[in-house]
Amino acid sequence: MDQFIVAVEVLRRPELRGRPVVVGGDGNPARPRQVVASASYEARAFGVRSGMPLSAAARRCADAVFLPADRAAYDAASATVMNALRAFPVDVEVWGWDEAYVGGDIADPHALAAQLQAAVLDASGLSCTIGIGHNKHQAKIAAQYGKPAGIFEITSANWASLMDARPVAALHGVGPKTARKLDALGLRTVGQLAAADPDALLPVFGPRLAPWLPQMARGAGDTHIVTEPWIARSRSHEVTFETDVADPVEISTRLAAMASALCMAVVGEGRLVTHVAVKVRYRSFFTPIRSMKLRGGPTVDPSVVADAALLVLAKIDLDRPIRLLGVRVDLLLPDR
DNA sequence: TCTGGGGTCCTAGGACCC
DNA sequence: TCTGGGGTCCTAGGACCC
Repeated sequence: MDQFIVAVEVLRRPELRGRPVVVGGDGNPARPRQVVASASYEARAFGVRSGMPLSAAARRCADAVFLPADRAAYDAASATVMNALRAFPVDVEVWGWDEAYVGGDIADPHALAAQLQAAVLDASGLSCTIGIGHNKHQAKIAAQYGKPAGIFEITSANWASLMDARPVAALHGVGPKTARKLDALGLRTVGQLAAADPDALLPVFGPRLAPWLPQMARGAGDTHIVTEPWIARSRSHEVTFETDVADPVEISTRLAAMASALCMAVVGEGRLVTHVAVKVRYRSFFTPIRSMKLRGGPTVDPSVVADAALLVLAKIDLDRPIRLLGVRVDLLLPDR
């Protein structure tokens, strides 16, 4: 989807079309500790980027319209889009709110792509870009070349000519840390990585990543489309306080409430909790996470989860104020 | 410009057992 | 009488993605 979150907002506020729009937090850039979730192309022209503090976005683009993030609206829009794709005789793998892989025995992928775009637009009012490839990795990268609203094909025939000169971070799964490690080995471009010896990468990246990296750089990738709905492995909830919290009693009280609420939510979806993890972030941004397996086995009892969270919290120093408090529950995978 | 929230997967090391 | 080898489970931490 093209600038999905902003596009959903503009759809219900047509007067904002063509204006710099920034969505994030509660939509008030005067309040600290909130970041940009999505920025319109007009806002991006001012240097506004997702992940940037709202205050920084406001400084760069004083005329921008700031809107609060509205998850429910994005959930609904996403469902509309995915259902439009599922109406076609293809396999659909949903990947987050605004991405999906479509696969199958497709005679004319360009014709199908145009039909998919039309169907998505008709159903949701939103525009999307479609990447075509021999595997999911190629298709995903192709979509970046096609933005916005385009159709772009990358196959093994044009992979190298498009990608070999690009930095390794262009590959899906290579982030800043991996890019820096590769740089230390003299590997900066996709083409260099494609030609690299996996054995040379082994000591740095381990037995899984080392062989995988050069393959990705050559445009290899998974072709299996997973149509079954994803079964979550965990659920979490975290809060960054507007001002730091120092009082251990307040921290404990809030944590217990968060933990039992999270438990009730997942139990409402028919799931059982197996582990509880607690996350804290200090002013220094040091962010310890502690966890434990529930001794009594998987549970649906919010008080068990809350008590466990407090037990885990006791493993963390509360001798200084914290800016963030979070809880995660791991879930029992239902045997199907 | 001081830095959100929700996820997944992999690896390493310690504890424990035979 | 100071010491092998294999395996599993658990927790912590890192990296990445949307």
